[in-house]
Amino acid sequence: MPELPEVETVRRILNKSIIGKKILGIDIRYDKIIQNVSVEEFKKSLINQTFINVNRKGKYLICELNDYYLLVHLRMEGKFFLMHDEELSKHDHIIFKFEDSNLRYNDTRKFGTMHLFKKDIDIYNVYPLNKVGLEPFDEKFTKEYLQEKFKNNTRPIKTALLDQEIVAGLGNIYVDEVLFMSSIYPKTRAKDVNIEQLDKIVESSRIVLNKAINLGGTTIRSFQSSHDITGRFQNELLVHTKEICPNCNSKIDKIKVGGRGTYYCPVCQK
DNA sequence: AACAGACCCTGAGGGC
DNA sequence: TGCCCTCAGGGTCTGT
Repeated sequence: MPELPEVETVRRILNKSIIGKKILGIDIRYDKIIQNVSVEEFKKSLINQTFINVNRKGKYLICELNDYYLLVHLRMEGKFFLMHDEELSKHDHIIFKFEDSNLRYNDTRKFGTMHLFKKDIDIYNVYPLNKVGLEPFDEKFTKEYLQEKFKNNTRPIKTALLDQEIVAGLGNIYVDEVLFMSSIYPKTRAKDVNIEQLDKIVESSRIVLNKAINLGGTTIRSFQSSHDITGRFQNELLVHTKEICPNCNSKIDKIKVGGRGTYYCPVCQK
């Protein structure tokens, strides 16, 4: 499940492998991935466009081409593979054909999305990127920022931290890790989290995400001409999917918060 | 306005 | 062996 570190890993790999490649043809085998334009317009626009750069905001990949931006959200299981003549998988939904290879968007659960925009608009000011809040690495992401956002927020802190309009890039796994490192009970109302704890959230978010990026994400099969890249961060998880607390050896509890499976230590996280 | 729940979709895993 | 059921999950949409 791609979160910010996984998306960043995919971004870096894409930047090494598809820059300068020109799209000569596109096959679309599942239409619903394409969001804001018709399938015909999507194809017509992107043919003969060359990939110039791949950027990222939160969990969105921003592919820059000559005249367009292509936004990709991988959601749960979206992946890219750079391939040659290999047989297509039933989960390859969109194929960008280059002269000597092809880039396949593969997505088992079909939750991923693509948006296409002409370059003459400010994509950061239109949907969906205008709904993406600060990343934990942003210098404006501070305890004061969270205090302002949470002051009237009665939702559980876990749910509030998963809100991409407030914090961009944290998903279910990393929020559990952040709350564990900050010693905060996931169901605490966001407005009741004190300023010292908010400071810990800011600090922990940066530590967890940086570490995960450096290890190539959690477990992502994403890329590179049929080779899988397996992130190593899953070996570093402290609480998510764990049974015993690494701090106090208590049994880790699994509960539901806002409909999401949530792991926490009932002794360390009050 | 703010929040809860349904929904999208498939494969994995449990029960029988 | 195989069928049926339930569940997971990010983000959006709908309903309260």
